[in-house]
Amino acid sequence: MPDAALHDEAGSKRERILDAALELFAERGYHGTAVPLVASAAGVGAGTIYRYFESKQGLVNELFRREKRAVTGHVLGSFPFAAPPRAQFHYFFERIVDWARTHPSSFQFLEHHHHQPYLDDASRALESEVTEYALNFVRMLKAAKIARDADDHLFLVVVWGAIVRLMREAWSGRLELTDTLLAQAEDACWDAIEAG
Amino acid sequence: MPDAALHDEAGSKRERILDAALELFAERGYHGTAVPLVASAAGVGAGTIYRYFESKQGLVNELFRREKRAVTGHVLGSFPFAAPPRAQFHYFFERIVDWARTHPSSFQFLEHHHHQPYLDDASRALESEVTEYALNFVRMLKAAKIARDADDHLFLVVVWGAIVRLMREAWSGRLELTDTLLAQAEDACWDAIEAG
DNA sequence: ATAGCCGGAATGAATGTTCATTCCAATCTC
DNA sequence: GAGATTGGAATGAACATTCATTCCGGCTAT
Repeated sequence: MPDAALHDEAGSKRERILDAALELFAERGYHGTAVPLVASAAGVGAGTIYRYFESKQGLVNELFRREKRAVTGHVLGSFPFAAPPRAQFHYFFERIVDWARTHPSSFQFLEHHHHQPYLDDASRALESEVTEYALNFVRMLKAAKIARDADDHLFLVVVWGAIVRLMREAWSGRLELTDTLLAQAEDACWDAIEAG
Repeated sequence: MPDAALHDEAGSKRERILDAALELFAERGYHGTAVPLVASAAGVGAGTIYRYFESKQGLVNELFRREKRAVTGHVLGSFPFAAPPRAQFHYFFERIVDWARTHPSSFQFLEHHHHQPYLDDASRALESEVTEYALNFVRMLKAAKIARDADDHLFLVVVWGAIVRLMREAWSGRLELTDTLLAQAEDACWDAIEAG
């Protein structure tokens, strides 16, 4: 009796639904994706989705949190908190870009659903929590007089805006992410941060 | 004989539909906005929309082009092509931010619908045309050795990404757009462009 | 001048479709 | 065989679009 396999299947059915939803929500958006479409992409019946998730909104929120935790883990999991600031920034940039390249749907999904009205309190709280990490990094840079004297949020806006746009252009084929280009992008972002 | 008034009314009805669609599409997205909702917001019957526009998709495309032309006119209408590069950049930044602040729905709508699959060839062509202006500016900066040596598109990615994000944060109340902050943002963007 | 007609613009109820969600007979699992 | 799980048909709400009808300003006939 494949007992382990059994539990795997049960677990994997839930995962399969989340995986299919990730692809579809990333590509077509929340309102543009029908639940039965998610079901058939996941290879399950439409009703099965409602055994694992309360509603379409519940599904998108659980997915949001799964993906947010995954990126965060990827970046912070082995973050070199003791390294020099520029090296820390390099690590951050590299890890984020690495995630976006290896998990494009996840990146696009998170970006697309950022602060949407159907996200619930738990999802919003998770978003704030992650932002707080970035703000602490900025505060450290400012305290060390490395970053220019500007609003804390400005740095996030500039760097995150650039990264997101970079990925979108790359993903749509309008830009090729060579190592050279990525190094240039990282430098440009750092120079936007650094004190004049 | 209120001949002029008659034509005004007819013209303004079409405009009212576009105006209502702009607000709703900007706020709720394309798939999240029902046509009858646009109709009632415009104060017309649902059927009337189909007198002026072929379909929901036709409406969103005509709106996209109207708004794209409007921003472009706002920025390029009196652009100081003869000014020094940094002054040109300042003008560009100021005008874009001014548009985003005075026409938030327009800015948000354009950003939200950027490269969406329901945009038609005419809308896409207009998008490319506008991008070409920006690329020419970048090429000039590079030829003059003012901009760092990097992919042309990188500059658009960084600057435009930052501006879009800035506006989104401001619009959602997470950031206040003071003159100081905007000046800091402009400087940060310029430093991301400028040769090291 | 005015009653009555005309044609295009406007309407919103009706239509057929698609959606999120529910339900239950069939199928698993132990 | 009891209990849980499943797929997918069924359901009702909401959607984009259509169309038979109404409305209204100007024109004609008298």
